[in-house]
This record gives sequence, C-alpha cells and structure tokens, in this order.
Amino acid sequence: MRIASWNVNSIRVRQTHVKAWLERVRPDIVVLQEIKCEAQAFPRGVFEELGYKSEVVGQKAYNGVAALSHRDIAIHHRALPGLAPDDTQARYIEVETEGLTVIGIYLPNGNSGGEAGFQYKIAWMDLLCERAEALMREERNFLITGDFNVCPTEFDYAAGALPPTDALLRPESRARYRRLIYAGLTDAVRTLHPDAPAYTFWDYQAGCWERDRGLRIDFSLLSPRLAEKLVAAAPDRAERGEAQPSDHVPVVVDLDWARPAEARPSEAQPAEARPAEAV
DNA sequence: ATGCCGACCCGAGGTCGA
Repeated sequence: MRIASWNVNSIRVRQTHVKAWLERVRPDIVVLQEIKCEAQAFPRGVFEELGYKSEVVGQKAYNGVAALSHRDIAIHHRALPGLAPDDTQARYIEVETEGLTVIGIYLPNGNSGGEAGFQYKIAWMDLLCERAEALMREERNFLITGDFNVCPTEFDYAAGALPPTDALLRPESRARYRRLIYAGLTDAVRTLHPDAPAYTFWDYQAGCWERDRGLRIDFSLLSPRLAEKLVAAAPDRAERGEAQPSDHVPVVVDLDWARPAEARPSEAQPAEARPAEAV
C-alpha cells in the first residue's frame, strides 16, 4: 500500500502537477494540504478521471485539506477533536479507507499573529497529541501525515534557512513533536534514512531550491503495527524542480499492508513510479 | 539587515506563508 501527503500550495494552480504525479506514482491514498479553496471549488473531476474518490475540508483563500483514495472513504472528523467549535481553520481531516485511519494535517505555522499566533499552534499540537494518544489506547492502525511546520532537530533544516527564533524551531514546538514520538509513533522517512536530510520544503525566495536550503517539515508518523510493515519512505524531490512547483514536495510511504485486490495498480510499474529512493 | 517569491483577496497593494 502506498500512502502520500503533499502540501500543494493551491490545488487550483497545481491540479495539473497533482494529476501527472498521481499517474506516475499511483498512491492508494493521498492527503493534500493548503488547497486554498472551498469544497465546491475543489477539482474533484480531475481526480475522478484517475479513479480517486475525494473528501474535502475547504476554506476560502487559506489552509484547506483533502483526502483522495481509490477505495471508498469514510470521513470521521473534519476538525481536530477538542478545538473550539467556532474555529473555522481547515487544517485537519481524519478518514478511514483501505482499512486504515488516515489523518491529514496542516499544522499552524505559528510565526504570524504574534504570541497569540504561536500559542494557537501550541494548543493545536497539544490536541493533536491527545488525539494520537487516544488512538494508541484504542490500538487503532493509523497514521498522521502532512505539513507539521516543525523542524524536530538541527539535522532537519539547512544552516541559515530559518532564523533561530522561528516558530518551527522553538523548544515548545519541538517538545510537542517529540510527545508524538514518545506516544509510540514512527517517523517513517527518518527511520529509513537516518543520514539524509530528506528536506520536503524549499522557500521560493533567495534561490533556496538551487542552493538546497531546505526544511524537513512534512512527515508521515505511523502507529506501531504500520511501522512494522514499513517498506519505503521518502520525499519526492523531483517535484520541486518542475515548472511552477509547490514549495513543498510529496512524501511517499510504502507499507506491506493488505488491501483489496481490485485497488491494486497494474503489476508492471515503470522504474520512475518508485520514488522511494529519491531522497 | 532586509528582501527576494508566490498565492490569496480582488482589481491595488496588503497579508500570509516558513
């Protein structure tokens, strides 16, 4: 089973990129972040043509997340459990498909809005930890994947790519990321690639891509039984070199996990359809 | 030291992102 996450920075601008990428990589499940549109503007038809059903948690202009799957999707949560009911930021989608619980997140950046903006991020992370711990207690097979807006360690960003006081580096942010790991989740990419930076984001500005001044801020965190089935995991760096790219690249995880035969892509896949070594 | 770029809003230039 192949599961992917991608912050596309506007699905309307990026829909041809996503379509071509789906045809090449053929993931079974994809979560998208920063679609930046309301649900009715999401280009569902483009993905239906490729055999993907979609669930969308939309918002005008900002944020917005979605899930695509070959198989039927049951949507369980459209917002992070525990958030204030009047919180309208579209940052969380929790679905069940292919026998798994898949959580797609667009975690608040925390650099805007002053200290209140940062505290919103921290409160959001506390609730995410509580959600993860609840699913662990239920012994569910789940993964949390998406844009976490945290660099967990000094190895996860290029020197000079962020100011030292950035919200992505602050100890409060990192401590809550570690709480997810302590809860029992496995960082799929870092587990398989301990010595590669494996960046997932390069700023549009200042030639960051050309100089490889990137950040690793998009993750796929696996519950214990899924971690045992981990086969491959990597960011798909090639997407950042495309014309008019998103500033993030997809993160792709392969699990040796049973799924219905009719959902399986064709047996003969071209070599470029295996992005797992493209760290 | 600051801005660089790009997307959103809309129809200018401010805001946000990371």
